[in-house]
Amino acid sequence: MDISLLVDQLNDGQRNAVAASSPHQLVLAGAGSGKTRVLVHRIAWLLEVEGVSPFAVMAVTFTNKAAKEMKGRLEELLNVPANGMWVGTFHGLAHRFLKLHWREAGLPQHFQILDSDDQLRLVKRVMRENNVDDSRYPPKQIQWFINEQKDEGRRAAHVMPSSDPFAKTLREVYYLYEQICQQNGLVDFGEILLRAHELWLENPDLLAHYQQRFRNILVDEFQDTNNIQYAWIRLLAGNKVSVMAVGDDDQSIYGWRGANIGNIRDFQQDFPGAELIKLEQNYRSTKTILAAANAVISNNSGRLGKNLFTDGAEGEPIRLYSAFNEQDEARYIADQVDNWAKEGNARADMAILYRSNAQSRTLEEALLRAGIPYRIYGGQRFYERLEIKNALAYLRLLLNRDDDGSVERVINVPARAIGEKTVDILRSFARDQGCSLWKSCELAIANNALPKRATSSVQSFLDLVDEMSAGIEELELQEIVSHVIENSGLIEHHKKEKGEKGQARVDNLEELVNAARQFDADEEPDLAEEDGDQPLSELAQFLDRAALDAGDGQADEYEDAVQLMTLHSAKGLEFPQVVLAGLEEGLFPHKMSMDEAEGLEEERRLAYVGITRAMDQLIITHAESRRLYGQENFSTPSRFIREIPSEYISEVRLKNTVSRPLSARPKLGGAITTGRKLLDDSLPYGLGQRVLHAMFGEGTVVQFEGQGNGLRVQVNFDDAGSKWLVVSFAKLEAL
DNA sequence: CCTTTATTTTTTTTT
DNA sequence: AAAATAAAGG
Repeated sequence: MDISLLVDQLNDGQRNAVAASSPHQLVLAGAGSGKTRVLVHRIAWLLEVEGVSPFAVMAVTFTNKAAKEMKGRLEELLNVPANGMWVGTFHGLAHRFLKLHWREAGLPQHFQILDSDDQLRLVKRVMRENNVDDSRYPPKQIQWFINEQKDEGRRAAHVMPSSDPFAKTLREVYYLYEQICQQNGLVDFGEILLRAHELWLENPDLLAHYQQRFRNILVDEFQDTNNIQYAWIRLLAGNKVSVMAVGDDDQSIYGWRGANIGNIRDFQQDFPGAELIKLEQNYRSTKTILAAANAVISNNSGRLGKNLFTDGAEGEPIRLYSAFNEQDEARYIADQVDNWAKEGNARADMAILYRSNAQSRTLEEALLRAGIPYRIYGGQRFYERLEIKNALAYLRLLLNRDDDGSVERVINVPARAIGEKTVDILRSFARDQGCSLWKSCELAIANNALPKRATSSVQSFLDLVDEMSAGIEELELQEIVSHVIENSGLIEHHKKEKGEKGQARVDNLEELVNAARQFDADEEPDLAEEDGDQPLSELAQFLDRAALDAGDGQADEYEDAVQLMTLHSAKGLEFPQVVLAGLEEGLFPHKMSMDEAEGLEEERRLAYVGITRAMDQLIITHAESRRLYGQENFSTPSRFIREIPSEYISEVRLKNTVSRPLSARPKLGGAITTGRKLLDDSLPYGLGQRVLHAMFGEGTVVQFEGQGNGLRVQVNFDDAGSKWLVVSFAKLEAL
């Protein structure tokens, strides 16, 4: 390959990174500065110029999307398949190591991956079996706690013992959960990383082997690494492997998942000789868009400091539309998509981004009404759907009857008269005998431990699974899947469901057959062989991937459709035209994060990510009233709008065809003379109204929620900070 | 034991 | 408002 091809069209910073000869590199890459390009070219450089073997390079990304993109671009550049290369997500790669070295990791060869739904179920089960009150200890919170600990690399034994009964329970449940997982060979997302880390720690020879093997490690989205991920990389790198970390502190948006921006700061200390390279030229957005993004992010403190600039055009001003409610907002956005397509653009070049998945429904409805094709990423994931998980559970049972989770899941789906009571008996039987649920079914029948009716039901379940598994070795993967969804009765079961829901589920099941057909086992390098184990069956590999992959690359990828997604999943992508919807205080920045400075700054980085997705045109919308959780809420425009200098914004005038009800217009600063609903409830305060509270002193009303006796207002007190108050209790005095 | 109906809870972002 | 859960009815 011609070396000039690799570096010719790069700017100085990019070239420095691609051709770096320093021991390690920390690349601070601003949004749109050609980060992926640098990574891909760097790998090509290593292979083609430095003669590094493709198997001595490891590239880690965060999302499957990013990994896929990187593989694709590598193949394009190098003209060779990137299959066997170590390119993948942290979870994907760690899983690969665990599969290879399951013995050293202390796992059964066919360990199961739990997704968060499975994990929650298991937590609930552990709590039930140990009589932990789930009203005092919400299972979700315990799950959250466990994941938090794992992200920090702590096992239950490492959690500081505490005299606080609450903390004590958390620790105990974590411990019990750990035990169950170990006994049954279950591994959750956090465990994958934690185990992979321990794999290095406890097997120095193995670690040495890999440190020898790998010459270069590249980490994408470095600002989003959590402590366990960083520790894992550091361990693997040792003092032999060269590491290139690429990231942008302004785009760190996964703090809630344990991501630690501090890792960027520590990198230069932890990797001596690390060269700092900044990529500050943006090739993506217009001057206007970039200026807006810079203005917003400049409100954050403690940034590493970067100065993004562009040689691009000035571009159109940012359009701002104030809708009176979320319906109006959605309608406006649908119109915009329509116009965009009518101007001859591809709809796929336009994206609608929002803060929370719940917002997608209204948008979807409006697009549907307007007959505009759309594609939603995220939200309910394909492989997490109920019907799909049921089908997967049957498939798992074909391979392993002792998979208790799967037995529990489908023993009575479709309904075959095995109720909670019967399952309880089976469970206690299994516990007494120390065997799996499947075996306890057999034993219970043999010993006549069940009522007559239940016996025949359980027998028919056992027979069904046995029948389905007969002769599957002869079948292709998709034939097995289709065989199972037909014969398990799942199709019939969901067809009976009323409404469109049933049909949608049947469609999804059929889509699963499709996914199986497209599943290319060659893409998953066969790991077992290296270790002399039985190679994994195609089905086993398919099931493993279902757990790690969201499966959002499925349906209608080829239709020209607008892209809908959350801001989080938009990271790393770019679109000529971008709509940021729902920029309202309380929604974005989200209510849950806006009371603390740290949370608010992360929200702001999220806004920065959103703005910088746009190449040519950015549209921002907000609604003055929005139905959320069944209640009408009024809110003020997001502070992030105000942080954009007004010279970059042009407010869209309302079309006079849309008659907006006067009733829904609370005005900033005025006493409340608006809002019929509010008047009826005789609300004495308006947005911006100064009020006096007996305890907290003076403050300003900034937001409403609810109505009647449940009406609450958010008041920013001059001294006491921001509080939500229930109007009927708070005795606020208007000033 | 299954299905229907009433009640309660949940409302951020994801590998 | 929708989903999950609990309780009642068949």
